[in-house]
Amino acid sequence: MSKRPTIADVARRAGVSKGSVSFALNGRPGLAQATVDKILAAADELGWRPSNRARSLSVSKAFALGLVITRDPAVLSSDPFFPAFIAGVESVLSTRGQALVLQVVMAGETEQDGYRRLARDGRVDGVFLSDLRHDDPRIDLLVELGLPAVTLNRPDGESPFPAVTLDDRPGTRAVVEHLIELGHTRIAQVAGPPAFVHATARTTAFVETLAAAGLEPLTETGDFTAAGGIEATRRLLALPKPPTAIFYANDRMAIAGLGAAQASGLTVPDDLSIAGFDDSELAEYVHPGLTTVRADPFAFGEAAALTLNQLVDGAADVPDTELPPAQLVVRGSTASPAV
Amino acid sequence: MSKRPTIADVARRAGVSKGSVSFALNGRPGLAQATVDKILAAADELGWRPSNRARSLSVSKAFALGLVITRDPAVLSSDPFFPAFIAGVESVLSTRGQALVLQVVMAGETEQDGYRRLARDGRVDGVFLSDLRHDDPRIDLLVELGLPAVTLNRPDGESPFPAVTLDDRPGTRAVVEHLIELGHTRIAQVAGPPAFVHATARTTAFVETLAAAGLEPLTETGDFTAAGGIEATRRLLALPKPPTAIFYANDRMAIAGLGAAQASGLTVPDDLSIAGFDDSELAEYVHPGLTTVRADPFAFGEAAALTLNQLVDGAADVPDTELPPAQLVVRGSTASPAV
DNA sequence: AGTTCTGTTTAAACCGGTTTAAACGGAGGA
DNA sequence: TCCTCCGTTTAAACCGGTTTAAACAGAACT
Repeated sequence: MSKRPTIADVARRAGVSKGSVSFALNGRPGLAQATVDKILAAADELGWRPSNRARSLSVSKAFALGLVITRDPAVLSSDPFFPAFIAGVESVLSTRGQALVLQVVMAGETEQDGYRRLARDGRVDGVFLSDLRHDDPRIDLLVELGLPAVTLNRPDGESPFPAVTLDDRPGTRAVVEHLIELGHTRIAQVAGPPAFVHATARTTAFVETLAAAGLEPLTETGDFTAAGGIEATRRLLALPKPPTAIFYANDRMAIAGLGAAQASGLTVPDDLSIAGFDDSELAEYVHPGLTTVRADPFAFGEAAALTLNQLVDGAADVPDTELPPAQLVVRGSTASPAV
Repeated sequence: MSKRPTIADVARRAGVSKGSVSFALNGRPGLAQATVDKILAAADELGWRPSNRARSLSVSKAFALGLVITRDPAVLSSDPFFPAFIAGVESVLSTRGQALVLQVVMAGETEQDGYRRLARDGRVDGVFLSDLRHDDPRIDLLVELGLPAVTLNRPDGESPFPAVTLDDRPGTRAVVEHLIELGHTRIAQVAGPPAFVHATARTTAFVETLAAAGLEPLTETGDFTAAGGIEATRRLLALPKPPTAIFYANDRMAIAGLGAAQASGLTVPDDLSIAGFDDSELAEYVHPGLTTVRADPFAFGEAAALTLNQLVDGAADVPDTELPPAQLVVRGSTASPAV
């Protein structure tokens, strides 16, 4: 339970000044090699590690990155994206001695309050901008706050921040083409809220792919939650000419929709084909297995952390990163329509 | 983009010394009321907020709490517990200006490495000990590291840390009694790994409740993942006399088990009743709706954060907290067995 | 008037690093 | 021999708070 050694202890042991120790450990030139070795040895023997409290104060950095998430289960709760994304982020941060600070915004607050708090408290050196919206007001806010950021997906307006993107369109196209090849002609989608960039990307790809095949799109909008998925599904199934296949903008809605279809007496995939997006854990294990699209949120997290760190480290022009597109995963929930 | 004001700015404006400002803002006695008012007014006008970098250094506190989670999707990914738990934690922290630091341990590391890193970096003032194991080695580790902690569930050995507990047994009993009342006599469980305290609590309650009714327990062990749930389910269904009802130690395994049962041609609940534990979002929306047990992870997070903060604040004897037990939620996946 | 309180206030040290400007010491040049 | 220059090292300031010990009033007491 002895106190941890400070830089002064190292200096004393090596017989040099505090400043020299600091130089040696930050690899700054101007010290004789012999001195550097001596200092490193002393530091090693004492098991010294710089206090990042002290470092934080003197260099005005937090050595941490921030992620704001909303309490609203609609966005957070069983979203398979976040845990894997966070793991990817951490895989980068832990090697750099950085921490990941979570900021949950509660009901009654706006997401912006979360970023404000993070900035005001000086907790982080940069933040991840997830679930990007069209004309996302958070971009201006972060500029105003002077907080570096990386956007997950590319904003439609001008943005001073680098973006890490994963094109949702190829995956969406692949699902829809898969359904078309199976012989479906009445194909519907349950879209995500159009405020989200990735939601409209999927919608657009859906519509365009159908159009290319000369088919009419049928769209209901959900909110990415299971409850919303059920609602949208019921509306579609209540149509005079219900669709024979439904593409959902995420797996949660798809799995809920699957349940709703079955509850209303339909057999999947015989009476109705169902496809999702995300390839969440349960997608493989529900019955029938859910045809879906698999992305790599872990790699997304890694790329985002690397990009944000370049920015935080003061790099001038940080390039955008484009991740490989999501892949179609075919399972039992899709089949040719009954004649 | 002007620099944020420091305590010296406030002192100058109020015409007092730095020390007085510090006293005033921490509500320490010894200052004349008029002076305090003057200082508070000056601070207010400047919009001053203490830098917690500086505070961190001078009082040797991080003003943050830590949560270690494993990268393994098996424990993390679609576990409905964590997101809500985290939200509960944050609801307490945000009012106190504290942050929540996440530490993800990667494949190839032990969970202990995560706690070591948090301690070494001085990132947090205390940690949450989740997914408590029997004879959990992390307790000794944290004692050694001198890091305050709160255990989620009560350890079986001696522990210097306060515990926040939620008794899983009443909920488990309720499910099992529900199945017994429906007329089931061959009731199986798919348990969680016996290393976990909460897994054995559920197992014990399951066995005891059956015993009280003069029934024989039937147990397969899963690992809380969907894949493990499938495996265990297949083993149970392959028995010469398969059960007519299965209780799963969590919803993920239950939903996967539901899929497996349906995939093997059984109708739920006619041929097999299924019950889970957690009441995750999808439980309500799969078909048939999953009978399960609902706890309140948000309240769990709140209680844990409050308890840990008492400890961090130096309270002598921090009492344990007992949360109200989980409630049975009956849905369509359970019914009387076919005769 | 001088002393002793008591209640306020302040100067200065401290937390543990980084960074700047100046000091130092030995080699090379005049 | 003295001066310069350069590579090396250090003392000290600084980051922005907290905390301790001492200074300072003014009132009360001899």
